Order: sequence, then C-alpha cells, then structure tokens
Amino acid sequence: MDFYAKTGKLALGSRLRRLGQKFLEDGVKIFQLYEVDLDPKWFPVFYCLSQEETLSITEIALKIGQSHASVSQMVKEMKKRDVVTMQKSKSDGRVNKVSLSEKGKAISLKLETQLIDVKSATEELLNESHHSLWKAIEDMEFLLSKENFFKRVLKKRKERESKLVEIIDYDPKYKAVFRDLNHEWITKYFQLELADNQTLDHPETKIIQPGGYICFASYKGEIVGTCALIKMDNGTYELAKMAVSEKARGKNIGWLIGQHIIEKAKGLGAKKVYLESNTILEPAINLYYKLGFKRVVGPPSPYERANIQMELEF
Amino acid sequence: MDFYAKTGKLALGSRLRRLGQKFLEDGVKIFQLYEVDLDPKWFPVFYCLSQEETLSITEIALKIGQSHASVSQMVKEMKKRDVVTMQKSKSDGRVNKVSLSEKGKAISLKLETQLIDVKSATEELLNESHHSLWKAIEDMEFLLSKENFFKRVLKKRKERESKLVEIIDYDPKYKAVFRDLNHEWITKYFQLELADNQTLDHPETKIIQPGGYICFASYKGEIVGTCALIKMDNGTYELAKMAVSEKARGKNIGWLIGQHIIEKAKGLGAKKVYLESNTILEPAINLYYKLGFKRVVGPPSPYERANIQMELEF
DNA sequence: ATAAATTGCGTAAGTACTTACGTAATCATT
DNA sequence: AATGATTACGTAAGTACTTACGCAATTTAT
Repeated sequence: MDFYAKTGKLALGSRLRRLGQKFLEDGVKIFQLYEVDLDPKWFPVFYCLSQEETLSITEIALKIGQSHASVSQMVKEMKKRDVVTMQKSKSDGRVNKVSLSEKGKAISLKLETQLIDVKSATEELLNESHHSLWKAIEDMEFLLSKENFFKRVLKKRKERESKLVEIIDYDPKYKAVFRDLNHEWITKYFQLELADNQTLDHPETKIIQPGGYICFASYKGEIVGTCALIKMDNGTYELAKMAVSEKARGKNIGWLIGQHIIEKAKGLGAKKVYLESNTILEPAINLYYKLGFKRVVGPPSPYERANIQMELEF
Repeated sequence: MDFYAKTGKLALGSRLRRLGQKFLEDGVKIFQLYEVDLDPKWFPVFYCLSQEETLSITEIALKIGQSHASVSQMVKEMKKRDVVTMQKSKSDGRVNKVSLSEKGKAISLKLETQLIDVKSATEELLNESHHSLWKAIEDMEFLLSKENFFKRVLKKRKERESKLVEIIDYDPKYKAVFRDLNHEWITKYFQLELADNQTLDHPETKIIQPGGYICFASYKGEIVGTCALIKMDNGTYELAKMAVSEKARGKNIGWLIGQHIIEKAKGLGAKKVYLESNTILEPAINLYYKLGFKRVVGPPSPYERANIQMELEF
C-alpha cells in the first residue's frame, strides 16, 4: 500500500481501521469453520448474554460500546433466528429484557471451543510480534482519554503559529493600530471612558515619554496585538492596554506579549507589575494568572470597568 | 468499556477498528478548524492527486487500498464541488483521467499547513506512548502477511484437537473398523484389489501373526484412523493401510499415527520402513515426506494402484 | 481476423454501523 | 396532581464503505 508509505503517520487512523477490518473479515470465515450459526456481528451481543443471562437493550449497548439502535436491530434479527427471546419487563414497561433462547444456549456451548482457538491464535500473534500491539493500544487509549486528538492538533497549531509571531517596539506609524486594537475590545464589552481616550490618542506623551513602553505583536507582517507598560512610582509599572485582534486568537499571542512585557519591566528595573481588569474578561484573567500575577486589593482605579486588580512581584 | 475487559484479546479486531474510528472522527473536526473545504473521506484521493497530477480511477484505488467503486463515487462528488476535473484518456477510451482543478490546487496549499500540525500531533502521541503503536502495527501487518489470522486459528484448532487423539493397539473388536476405514478411501480413488481383500478381511492372520502391527487413532471415543506395519525381510517393515476418516480431517491424525507407527517399527528392531502409494494421494505423499520418507525405486508392487515407493532408513 | 478474456469504469444494492426522531413509560418538580 | 424532563426503545434515514453486475474498450489467443 503505497499510500501509507507516503502519508506515513498521517493516516494512522485509517491504517488502524484497516487492520481491525482484516481481523473481522477472517472472523466471518472462522464462524463458518466452526459451524456456529451466528452472524459474526452479533458476537458482542451474544457474548454479553452468555455471561449475564438477561440484559436490556441499553445495558447491552453500554457494555459493547455501540448505539442502542444498533443493538435493537441486531436483537431483532437474532430473535428472527430464534437465538434470543424477548420479554417486556414487569417493573418497567419501557425495558425489553433479552435472554438467550434454548437454541442460543446450545450455540454458546459450541462457541466456547471456537473462542479457545481464537484466543490462543491471538495470543500467539501478539507474542510473536516484537512490539506489543496490545499494550500499544492501551497506551494510546490512555493518552487519548487524557487529551483527545483534536486538542493535540490544536496545541500543535498554536505552537507552530506562535513561532511566526514577532514582538516589535513602538513606532509612530503604529499609533493608529494601537488605538484600533484597544478600541475593538473595549467597545465590545464596555464603553470608552475619558481616561481611554487620553492614552489611546496620545500614547507617545501619555505612556512613552513618562518612562513607559509599548510593544506590538506582528503575525505574517500584520500587527495583531499590543501591550503597554505605564510607569507608576516606587519601581512599579502598570501593565495596560493589552489587546489581541479577534481574528488572531489561538496563536498564543497574549502569552507572548505578556512574557515580553514582563521581561521589559524587569529590564526597566521594576520591582513589581500591577494591572487592573474586569472579571468578565475570563481568558485575559486566566492569562494573567498563568503569567504569575496574583490578585490584590489596591487603590481605587480611574477606570469604571476595573473590578479586579493584580500584581506580579519580582 | 466492560466488554473489552471481559473478552480481552478476543476482540482485538473491533478494538482496533474502534481506535481508528476515534482518529477519523476527530479528522472531521480538524478539517473544519482549518476551513479546508474538503470532505475528510476524500483525503486519501485528494492527497494522491496532489502528489501526482493526473491519475486514473483504478490507479487511485490501488494506491489508497479501496475499491474502484468507492473512488469512482468520491471523484463524482469531488467533481460536483469543483475540486477535480475529469477527462477521457485519448490513448485508452476506457480510462478516466482525474486531476485537481484550480480550486483543488488552492485547497491543497491550505491543506499543507493542516498536515504539518496533524503530523506533529501524531508524532508526539506516538512518542509519548511507551509501546510504539506504529511499530506494533507494522509487526502485526507483517505477521499477518506471512500467515493470515484464519490460518492461525485453524492451526490452533488442529493443535488442540490433536491432543484429544489417542493411539491404541489392535483389538479384535476393531476388525470391522479396520476394513471400513480403508474401504472408504480405496474405493473413493481406486478399485479394491485382490490383495486388499486378503489383508482387510484377515488382519490378524495376514498382518499381526506374521510379526506385524496395527494401531488405531481414537478421537472422542470414536475410531477415526488406522495404520499397519507388515513384516518384510531383512529388518524391513512395510507401512500400509493407513487411513483417516474424511470427517476427522484437520486434526493432525495422519501425523500422529505416522509418528507412532515409526516409533513402533524402531521398537520392533526395524532398520527401515518401506511404503507404496499413489501420487494422486497428494496429502498422503506430503505427509510421508514430512515423516522423513524418501522416494526410492523398489521391486514391483502387488498393487496395481501403486506408482510411488518410499523408504525411511533409521 | 475473429473469438475469448481481461480491464476500466459506473451504477445499484448491500452492510454494519451511525444519528435523528417519535412514542410511550417513568421520574422529578412544583 | 399536573407538568416537564428523562429514559428505553424502535424505526427511518444517512454514511462510508463494500460486492455484484453490466457495458464498452482493449488485449490475448487461435
């Protein structure tokens, strides 16, 4: 199969399914060999019933990990072939109690010798292989239960894209972008306040000249995020005006800007970084925690929207 | 999933398929995430075309290991969505040449970044697991290509059943069985000859009393096979009248009787064992080779059906 | 050169599931 | 006690394949 050689591990899913299919196809022939009058696809249902006497449709479905609809269909066919019997439950008029019929029980005895051979063939196969497929499957199921494949791809995408993000210093030509990026999120959740207009319209005189700092995140040549440090007193800087464009979410930009701005604060000789925010901005608050900020109660803020204050001490 | 815990390795096939399914399900979500306008099931077809420009339906089917019918259906859908173009081949009026359309080529560029992330997620997953699923699959595919699962089960059955076979010595009450078992195969392929009637009707006087030996194979209390040693001169014994009942095939009975009779010959002080047979009885001849017999040219046989002579020297 | 076999393809129908949906029975809440 | 939510089930329809079949076009054998 040329395809697997070329796509390699990309096609892990279909390769697994294909391998499983191979086993199941042989299953059909094996049932014929032992002259067991069962449709191989019934096997899981049949096996459960041979172990537990009486089960409802839903119970079987849960046990074998298929949909109740599928079990319902199979049981219908099995009944037509007199392999099982069905009876409405007296205690609960909804449930349909399924058991093996006499014929089914007879088949189950025959099936036992078949299972002995299938089991030892499987075990031999697993022993012959150098790398244990059985344990590898267990590993994989465990890993996927911790974090499914989709999330893993998401994570990789973030990793890759964050490598394309560059952090650059303030330049007068970005003045408008600085305003727009902040305007975007403030007006989405709150209203522009007087203090906003002053800093957003005059970043150079209000932030940079008093000893502050502004940086930008650029992704594929486009400015998609920004953040500022405003000098306060006693070696404290305020982290403010952090903004990431909606369309650039999922690229770890907040984290990258945040880290950069903290390093910058250290470089400026800061002893701590302070910030104000609002609990409605959940992802932002989580980011601040991840960056090491702790919640504090500080002096009242000039901003109406501020309902949480945080600090990072070096 | 309770079922797998109980049936254990019996359900290897369905467990594999289920695991593969999990990957493929996430595949759908991943395609959405990257906004690639492709049905995930088209992926194998699409991938082949992105590598090779133009391919026929059958070529694609071969590469991806699916039926041509399936590819034909997919290509039809893909054409409806303007992802591929189709053109009858000029050199062969039967073949339908499929290529990516302009739209398809554009998609293929988008797809590339997706594949990068999927690939690194898969690789991380495989590295995280202690037992390598990838290598385990390769092992398993290799082992199955050498001997498929069905044959392995067959082998195990033979092994198990041959343990239930007992070899027992001649007893007058088996006189009729001795005749019947041999009668069964001789009349199936040849005609009864005079020499047959003599030995089959009088085993005691014709075989045992002159220093020969007869044994039987019993399976679950029923006599299903027999074999005789006839004393010749110069420390030679003839292996003759070996017969295994049709319905007891596949239980290794020929091999078990053969080995027993050779040991017996050794015990009787034989220097070699001789036999006559017919090349039409292929499984028998193979058995004799496996038991160590070599082809020889000996004196003419009293049996018309004999066209091959063999010997085993100790 | 002509018949027979093979090949490439498309369509239809089947398979082993799934999701979606409707119905009746039961449980929970007020 | 009435209403709404949940549960168990069956049926219908969809999905992603498969096998079966038929029809041309081509290759091989005679």
